[in-house]
Amino acid sequence: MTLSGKTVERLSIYRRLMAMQGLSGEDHVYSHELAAMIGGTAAQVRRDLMEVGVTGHSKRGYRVDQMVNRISEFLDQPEGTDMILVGVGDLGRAALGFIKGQRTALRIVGAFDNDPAKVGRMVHGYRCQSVDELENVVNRHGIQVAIITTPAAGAQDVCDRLVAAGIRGILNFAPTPLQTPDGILVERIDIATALEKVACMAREATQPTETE
Amino acid sequence: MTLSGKTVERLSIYRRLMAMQGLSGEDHVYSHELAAMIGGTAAQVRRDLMEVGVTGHSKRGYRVDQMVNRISEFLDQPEGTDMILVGVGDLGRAALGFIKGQRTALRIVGAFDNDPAKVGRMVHGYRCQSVDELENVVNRHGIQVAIITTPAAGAQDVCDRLVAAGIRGILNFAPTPLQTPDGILVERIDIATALEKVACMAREATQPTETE
DNA sequence: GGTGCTCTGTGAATTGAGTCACAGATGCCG
DNA sequence: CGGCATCTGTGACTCAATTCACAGAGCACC
Repeated sequence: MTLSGKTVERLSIYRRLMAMQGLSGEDHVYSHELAAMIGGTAAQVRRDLMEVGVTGHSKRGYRVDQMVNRISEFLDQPEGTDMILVGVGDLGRAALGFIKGQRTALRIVGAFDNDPAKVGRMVHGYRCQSVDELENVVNRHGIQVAIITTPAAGAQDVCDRLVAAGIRGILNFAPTPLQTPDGILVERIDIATALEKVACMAREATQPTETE
Repeated sequence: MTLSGKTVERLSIYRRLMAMQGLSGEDHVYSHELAAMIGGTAAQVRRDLMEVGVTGHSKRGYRVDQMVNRISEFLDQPEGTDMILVGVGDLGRAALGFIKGQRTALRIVGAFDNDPAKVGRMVHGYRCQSVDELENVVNRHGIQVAIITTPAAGAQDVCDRLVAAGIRGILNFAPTPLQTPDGILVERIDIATALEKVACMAREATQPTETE
């Protein structure tokens, strides 16, 4: 059975929250507690957990450790996932930092940039390589997932090369949509759009003090 | 009439794409051309444009300049939107760079950090201030929108202060959900989740070579 | 050991986003 | 100037996601 993208997102959040919760000693949570944390409904939390087969207890809720483990079975590959990152700008550095920070099943096995000044430098513990090496590294390690943090201009080109080299999933931070053949999963994070969205919607949000 | 969040996102993308298109001399687009660019359907593009009252021509499609202007009327405030950013790490710098790069109606009027070593430094042309100044700046400029790029640990605290100071919209990059009272719009960009999502879904994505 | 409260698991109803499909419009070509 | 091809605008429909609402289960207290 395949989980929907939205469900995967929420599971990822549950897991992170519960990993923290576990540290603070709590060993059970109620669906409504989790719901309150993420700003959702209890029914949704229960349904998500049901989908991955996490089962709760009628009176105590869900066991935190069990939930974390079960979610991990669905989200992670047992051997971990190797990824590469292309574009070592501010955003690239931020993404590298993120991966390094969490002790997840994700590993960066290469960071690339086309700026000769950056090649060779260490960033968050990763050595920046020339984009010329892209295909080599992808092939050598059998990489399936890539992160694009280049400016808009270079993104499509990098994407094409990645796809040609056999990548199957791309996380695209460049502020432009990518053209890809079918079967390639592209997840997009568009900061420029997000900014405009908050700016736009915050304006209307509080306008009607009374909604009735 | 209020636009849905998803519609706003797409409009933002249409506008960006068309702004580039306009530079390259094209003065009309068809809905199916736009659709191909963003990987959507022509019907959806038409519906989005209809919602903001952009009207096309039966044989030539939509006028680029007119579309851009009309979308801008909906997305932008005529006088522009002032925003602040809290957390001048890699991500904060990236966001600042983004805003600076685009010539949008968005302005940063303050960048804050709690690290004394960063206070006073210039980042992408903005001077980093102490978080102690947060409330002052928000009140002085009547800021309504904020960007949180702090680590998870500090995010909720910053959020509470912002809300208390009168903020109405927040773009949250911290890898944790925020607790806010009703009427506050929170837009979330969760990089850790996005990473896990591609990693997870890319695995399944290409698995079935035949879908029938 | 029974009564009541509160939780989970889940079918059914609802909502909302997106797609289909076609009527109406317009230019073009012969 | 009529027929054709192609595009827009939009009501109707489809499908996925979410919420509702209730049956079933376990603890707790009397």
